[in-house]
Amino acid sequence: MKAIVDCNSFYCSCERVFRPDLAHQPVIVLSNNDGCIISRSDEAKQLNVPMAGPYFKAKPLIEKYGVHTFSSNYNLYGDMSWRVMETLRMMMGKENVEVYSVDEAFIDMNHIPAESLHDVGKKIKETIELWTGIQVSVGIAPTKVLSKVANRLAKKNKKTTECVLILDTPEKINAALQKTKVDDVWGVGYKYAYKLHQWQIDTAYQLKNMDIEWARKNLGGIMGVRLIKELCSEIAIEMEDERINKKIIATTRMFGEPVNNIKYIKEAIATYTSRAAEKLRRQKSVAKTIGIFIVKKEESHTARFKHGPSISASIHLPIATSITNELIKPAVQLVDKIFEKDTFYKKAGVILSDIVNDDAVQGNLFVSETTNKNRLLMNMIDNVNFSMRDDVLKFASSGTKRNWKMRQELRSKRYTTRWDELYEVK
DNA sequence: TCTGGGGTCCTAGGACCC
DNA sequence: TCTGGGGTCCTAGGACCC
Repeated sequence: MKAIVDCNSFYCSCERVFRPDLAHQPVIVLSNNDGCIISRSDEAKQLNVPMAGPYFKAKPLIEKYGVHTFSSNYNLYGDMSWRVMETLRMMMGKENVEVYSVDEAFIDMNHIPAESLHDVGKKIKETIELWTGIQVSVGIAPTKVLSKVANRLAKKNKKTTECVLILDTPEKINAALQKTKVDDVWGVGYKYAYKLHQWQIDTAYQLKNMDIEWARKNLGGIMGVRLIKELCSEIAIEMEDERINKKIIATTRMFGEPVNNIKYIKEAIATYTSRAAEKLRRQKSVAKTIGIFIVKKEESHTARFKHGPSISASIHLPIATSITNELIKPAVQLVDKIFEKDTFYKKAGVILSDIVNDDAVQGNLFVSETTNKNRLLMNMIDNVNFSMRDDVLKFASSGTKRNWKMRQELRSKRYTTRWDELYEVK
């Protein structure tokens, strides 16, 4: 059996840990740039504040009901996430925990006897809540896809399930699948849901009973096959070893306002490159390819929001590197290649790929003195910036004023990573 | 003039996730 | 007026090779 442990309204819960006065109040958290709503407390859901909807559109509703609103504070969420995952690892054994996202982890439960599954699920929930202040839901079932179904129902029926639900018999599984729309199945997105409804397949139960070969043809090949198998309690998506290293590393941002000055675009690209290089060094890797993209500001207003066209360019570096200045130079040159005069841009990004381990780089007998100096410099910068969880030290090419920087007007304090923002007990 | 079949590698793009 | 950011995997198609 497999469990998925999923934090309830994670970002909102993090904010509430340090604002106990908001315990039963409607709370929402906004994306970067205060663009859309990315986390809602139950109370906010009940007020029909839309998920992933643009903030400005929901603003009247938010103001009317006095919904407490926060800009995203990733320093805080990252740190809280680490606490939750550490708790799980301590309780269930490191080797049984697969961190799946900032607020979710799969757990291999094969070593737990069937009759204890429920107690263990409950214990997990209670311990995390006690140690971190974060509420979680636990879904347990034979496969990952089914455990997600269980988790969703646990969360939806908090009163009856107390946030822990086990699907361990065919009867329970079928009943759960009948209550679940295909749209809500893990692995069915917007496009497939639309297709499925056209074929009159509306519930997860109906999907489960579809033919495997049909799925191969119509639901993205091997992905569709796995999905059906998992719904039929056959393991097709295994537990994964903790992924240590990312295969690509990206840093991308919207600008606070559209930008048509190439100088600012270059500053932004330099800044994102520094951040991406930092992530690269943290996992002790180097990259052989660097790409950038910029997105034009777009005029048309279709029913469904779409970004404007994105223009990209990339180059293979002669030698894989993680040294910031060696990456910034080509990145900024790429801007010259794709920037069009008199055009407004609203977003830019840097993508590092072809990532390999630091020690896999071919040793060069003639590594120059400067390379070594650069490494030491990088180390020093990383240490300072990491301890502050912010870029206190940066390269001049990143600009100092940063007119293009994103808006973040409603951010809470970085309670857990800054001394001067510690929580005060009066 | 006629012009095969099988393989690999790479890239772009689509689908999905949170 | 204002719509996030960071990932994964898979597939199709082109280039190239013998």
